[in-house]
Amino acid sequence: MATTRPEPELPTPPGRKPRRTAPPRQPLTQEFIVDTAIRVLDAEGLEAVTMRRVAQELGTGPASLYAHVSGKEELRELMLDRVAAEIRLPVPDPERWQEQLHELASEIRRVFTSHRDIAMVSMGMVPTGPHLLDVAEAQLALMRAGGVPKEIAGIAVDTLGMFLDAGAIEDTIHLTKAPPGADPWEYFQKYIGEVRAYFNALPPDRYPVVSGMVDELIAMDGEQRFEFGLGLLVRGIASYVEDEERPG
Amino acid sequence: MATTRPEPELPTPPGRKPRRTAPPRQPLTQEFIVDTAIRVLDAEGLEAVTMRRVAQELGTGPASLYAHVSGKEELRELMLDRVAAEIRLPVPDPERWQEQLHELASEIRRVFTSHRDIAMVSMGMVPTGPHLLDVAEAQLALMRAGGVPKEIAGIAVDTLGMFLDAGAIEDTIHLTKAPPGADPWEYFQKYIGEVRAYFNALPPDRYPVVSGMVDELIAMDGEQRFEFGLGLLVRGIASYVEDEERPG
DNA sequence: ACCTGAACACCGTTCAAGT
DNA sequence: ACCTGAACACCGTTCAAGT
Repeated sequence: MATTRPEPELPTPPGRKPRRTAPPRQPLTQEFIVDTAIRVLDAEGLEAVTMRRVAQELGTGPASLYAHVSGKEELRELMLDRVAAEIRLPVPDPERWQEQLHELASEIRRVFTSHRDIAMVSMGMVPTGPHLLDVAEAQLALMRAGGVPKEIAGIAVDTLGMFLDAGAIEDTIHLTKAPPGADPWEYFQKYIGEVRAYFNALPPDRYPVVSGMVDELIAMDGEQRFEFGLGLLVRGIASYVEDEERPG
Repeated sequence: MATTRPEPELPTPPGRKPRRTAPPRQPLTQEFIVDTAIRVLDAEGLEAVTMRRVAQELGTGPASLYAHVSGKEELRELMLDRVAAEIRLPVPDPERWQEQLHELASEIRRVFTSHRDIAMVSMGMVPTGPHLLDVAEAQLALMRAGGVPKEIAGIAVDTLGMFLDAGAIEDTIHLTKAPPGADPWEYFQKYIGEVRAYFNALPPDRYPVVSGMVDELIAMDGEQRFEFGLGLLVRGIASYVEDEERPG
């Protein structure tokens, strides 16, 4: 954007002490720190997002981050809120509130699972960030538009959140456990194979029911399981609609 | 049990080198290591259960544990399975399968929450330990006795597990976050108060629905939320019962 | 005000050496 | 076979010192 000519790369002039390491290109800022942390998250998972690692990625030491972020916990919550900003929110249409709630849940799941195990941060946390609150607002708006009573909607948004977090974690945990070099999908297939072999080798006299339905238990299509549970929850929530409160 | 007389505590004989530190009273064993780990878990939460901490509690160094346990991950799974052994399992009564499934879920929740945040270990893990398998077997036996098709029961046991894990984590996370000295309940009350104040201070133009139902959102009785979600799931599962398959 | 090096008090795991 | 000390390669956070 600036109109100054680009600086050519010159050798260090004689007698000039070179700086120890390359200085950070951008001045350190909370936004830039969160950007970097999310880059590490996407590449290597939540466990790799350490203060030291993020600092290193920024070409500085871990102590420098504490001027912009109170600690690791806050950094994680800022990351989650930034991810939540990616979630596309619906304009409520009272006629289709169940469909819209289902779609919104699928969208949340899509965004969460696209950022590895970020859902771990959400688990058991009260949503306080602006974008997380936008998402809660949208869910509640849909339910209220559909005539779900306040007391039910208040609990339901929590139950739905638990289900979404748990599902996203379950779907990405195998990524986390795969050794850093290996192809994640190949590793996953190998793991599933081992699980099937283990279940098939179980003593049928102690585990008769499990032994008789190994295939059904191993049918681990995360998408399918998600749709099943989500359907249960949305229909269940809908059963609490009080007709007098419903518009139209 | 042995009939030998108890050894009296004598002073170290002259010229005898005393052992560096008191030797472990029991010889190191996997069971004893897991016992100790669970003691640390109950006292201070899962995060405090480190190899070094458990070793220290046993009066030895961290390296000594690796003869009995392959690493931290295995220790955690052994802890979970030991906890699962505390869960009381029902004898299936096909007439009451829904009630029994509901009761079993409550029992699982009770045992999990009584061991701090142990549910974190269960999240996203395939149950392979003998007692965890007993619990899965019991859940599946109830559903099958009630006429739930195999494919549905296979997914439902997973959904139910996710819900139970997430709920147990949510209920114990505030314990984990309380500073080690403070009274956990007092800390929890203070935290809830802060959350209420925060929600009440939210701009109503951006969050109109949330702002209009702060009380309903803060009604954080974990037990109530659990019963709500569990009811939804159990009734939802029951809706898949095929009458032809049902006994009686 | 912002950044830094160094230090503190921790981690999980490995490995050669001992008994 | 089991146990150990020491080492390796990490953590999060603090703090006095620099600019």
